[in-house]
Amino acid sequence: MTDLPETTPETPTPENDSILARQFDPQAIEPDWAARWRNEPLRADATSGREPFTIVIPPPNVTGNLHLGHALDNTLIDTLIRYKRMAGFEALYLPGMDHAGISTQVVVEKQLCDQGISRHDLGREKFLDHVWEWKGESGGMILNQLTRLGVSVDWTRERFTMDEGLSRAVRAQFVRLYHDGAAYRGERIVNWDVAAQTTLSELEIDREVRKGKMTTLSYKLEDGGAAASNGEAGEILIATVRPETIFADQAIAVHPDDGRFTHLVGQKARIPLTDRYIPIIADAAVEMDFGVGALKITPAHDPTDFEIGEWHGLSRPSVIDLEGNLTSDLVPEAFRGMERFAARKAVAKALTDSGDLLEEKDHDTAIGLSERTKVPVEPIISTQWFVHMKPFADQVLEGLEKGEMRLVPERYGKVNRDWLENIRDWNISRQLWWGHQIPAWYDAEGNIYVPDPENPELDCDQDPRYSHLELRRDPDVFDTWFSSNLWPFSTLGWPDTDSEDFRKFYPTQVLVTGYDILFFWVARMQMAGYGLTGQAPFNTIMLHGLYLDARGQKMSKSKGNGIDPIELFEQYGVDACRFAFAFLSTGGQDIRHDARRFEQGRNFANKLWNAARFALMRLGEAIPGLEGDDDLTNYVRSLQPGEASAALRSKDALTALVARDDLTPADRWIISRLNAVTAEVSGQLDAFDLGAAIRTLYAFTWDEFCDWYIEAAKPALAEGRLGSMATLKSVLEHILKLLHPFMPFITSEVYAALGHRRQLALHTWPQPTSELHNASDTLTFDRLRDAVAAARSLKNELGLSPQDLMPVNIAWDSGTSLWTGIEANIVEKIAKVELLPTMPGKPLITQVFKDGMAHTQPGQALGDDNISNWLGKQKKRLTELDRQIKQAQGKLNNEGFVARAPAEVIEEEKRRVQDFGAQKERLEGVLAQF
RNA sequence: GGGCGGUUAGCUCAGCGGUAGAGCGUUCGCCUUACAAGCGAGUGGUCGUAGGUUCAAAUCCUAUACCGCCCA
Repeated sequence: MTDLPETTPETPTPENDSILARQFDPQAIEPDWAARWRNEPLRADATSGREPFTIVIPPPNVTGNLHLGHALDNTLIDTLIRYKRMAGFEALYLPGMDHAGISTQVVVEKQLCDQGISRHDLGREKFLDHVWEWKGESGGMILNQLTRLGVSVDWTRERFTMDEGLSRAVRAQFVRLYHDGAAYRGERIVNWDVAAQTTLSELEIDREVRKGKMTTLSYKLEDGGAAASNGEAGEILIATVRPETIFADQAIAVHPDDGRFTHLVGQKARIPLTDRYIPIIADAAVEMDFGVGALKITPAHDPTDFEIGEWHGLSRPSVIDLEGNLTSDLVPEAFRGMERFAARKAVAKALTDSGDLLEEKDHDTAIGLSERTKVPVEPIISTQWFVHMKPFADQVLEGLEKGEMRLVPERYGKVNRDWLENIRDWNISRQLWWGHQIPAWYDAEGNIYVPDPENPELDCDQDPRYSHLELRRDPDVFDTWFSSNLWPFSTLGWPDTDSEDFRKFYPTQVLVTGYDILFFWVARMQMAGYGLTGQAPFNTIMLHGLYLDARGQKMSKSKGNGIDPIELFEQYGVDACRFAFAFLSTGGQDIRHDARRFEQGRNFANKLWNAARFALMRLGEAIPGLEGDDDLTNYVRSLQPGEASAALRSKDALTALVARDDLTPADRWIISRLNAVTAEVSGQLDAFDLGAAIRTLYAFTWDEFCDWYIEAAKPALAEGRLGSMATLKSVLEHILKLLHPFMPFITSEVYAALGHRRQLALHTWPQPTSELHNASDTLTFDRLRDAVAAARSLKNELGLSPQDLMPVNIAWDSGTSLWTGIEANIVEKIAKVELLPTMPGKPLITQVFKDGMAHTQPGQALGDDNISNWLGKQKKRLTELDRQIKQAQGKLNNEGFVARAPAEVIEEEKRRVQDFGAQKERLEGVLAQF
């Protein structure tokens, strides 16, 4: 056994310790920046003269954990906010949480249940103490998780829907709606959660299709002699999926145009198992081809039946109680007290025995399940608080019509409008304890008392005017959305419309959220915004898709297919995740999880890190610590003290740079390209197309800056050319700025490493300028790239190793002189070739390109295989050139094309024919030698 | 039943009137002192189908098939 000296290529050199690590380690930099943005938030100043740009966070549930939807949403928001802040706006990203009534109450109740305590044991007050205690301890963990994402929210403005201020807003809203006659108390069908003992909103219900039975029942006609309709003479058949509710039937409905039944309308039929007779009525809501064409109408147990019943003036007795049991005098004693599903079977059996049940077949039924308790929701009749929504919806529709709000993508505007046009009254009361208790009082006669709008804070039982009365407060609380609908302005101080924040930051500019809550949240904010503040709460509604699992299915706890964003942060780094979220979000499409996109982000972060590392190593001591945006200008000026040109006095470092005459074609090319990319990215961000913006930046940074510019700059940097050094530094800094909104951690860290003390987030967004655009420099460098690419292809096709120094002669087609100096250096360095003025001997191995040819000689190392491989490739190229020429020439031969296509398109096709023709000719000349 | 989205390279997706793209995969060659999480060179698609509009269609229109979502 021999002791070999350990060779560890990864061992950091001394300089690596002092500069940047060889491989980007997100964990090494993220905690510091995240803590900084948390502890010294990027505050918005309500007193500044800057134009405001406000986005309120879609408030996460206080009970919740960060899931990918939040991560996506907040990444998009933060990107917009950071961009606008750098672009000179007074950017406010307002954070906060939602009290999430039922979810939170269920969570705390469950904890107490584990200790054997029910909330009723504690009583309302003590129970709420528990909830607040829990909220203080572990509630809101989600905001800490959000901090890791690096969001630049203004933490000094954090809000919670149960805060004093926001509670005041909720109360003000209700008092106002009540006195305006919009909020009313009424008997309606509501969705009842028999387990949680509360009503639910549509949002709190999961729809699911379950196997059920479609039952056909025979109702005997009072006038037994009537002609047959859909059954035997003397009966009418009805179809139902809920036979246990027949005892609450008030009518049988048929379609008015259904010829089978016209002679029966107005007659009566007997409910089986009872001696009650109910009328047969006609209503267009009945679907003629559903079941057997006739339906029983049970107004107390079905929303549609309720509406039909109201139309026809039916009464609405209920046979199912709040526990979900059959209880009513209408129910035959045998079934009283029975649980609803047990009763369904028992009633069906009794009906079978009595001969009234004619058929039972499988039927898929859509049922509602309580999102929280998973129990089938029971539609029940109940007295609740409602808000009449139509007038508010109309205001929103008018606002949309006038273009006061726009949706991105636009197609959601139609969905938005359709929903508003079919708006229903909103049940705002919930039989919960956790939430804003309804400020309504009742006297012994049931009269309603609501605080005076002039003094909404005064409870009615404290109001001297009512001191002679015994008032009892409504025990219910408001639906959670009855507070989150105020979010864009309650968080800014409403109802105090004179507050500094409200005046400066309201209305907000953009709302960013998933399209799945367009109805429930966005539309309600729209209505509240117009109804209470008289204006649109936001100008733009940017809707993104849902984050799906890798198989394209929605993530859910029950499926267990959720992906924890925190794990992704740890695995790839937050910048990489943010990169992926932006990259994946296009046009409001749903996003299917793809780990490869996160790897791409991680690799990109590493690429950027190493480019910065390279820059630091090369610039090193040459460029002293610089501070601020103008320092490069100062630096350049110091190099040429005599040259105080207008350009040098410019505020912009790049403009100053291009005024110098010692830049290489590569320097000029990258500055010109950077300028174009700056304009492109700004435009994409302004259009809310974050996916396009990050794609642009990715391609530019990797393909152009790293793969071409840095490689091409190496010879100049090695010579110590100051212009190239300054270009490298300046372009890198601009890239950092452009990438900052997407990848705030790495860009901030690198920017600091470049010697800036003020954090990058506070620097100015780059502005494109025509002075930086330079077509001829671009052309020069494009030629250079073509030559390099040709030489590289040659080496590959000839099977040469990259290290082999291949002699090459570049012969230009016309007009381009042989390169010397820095241009030659660049080609030699990055293509690893030796440029020769001529290439003697024949035959020449050649690669043809746009403006010229790269020639080399088959050396001894080359075998016939290599030559024939190269030859094969050239023949393929010839075919391809032929195809291209044919295509372009085909267009030009088309009279219609020449007559109608725009001139520049025709020019382009002509140019193509010429270019490809010239290349083809040269290539044929080469091949003729073989 | 009504509405919306999708169908583009093996996979996941961009592109949405004027030369078919990316990442990953795959083939070949490289540890070239910024980066092997990398570099260079390749391979791979008649853009679901059928009509139409247009000088020109992956892109616009009309049908249609399949997949998915929302509303009732």
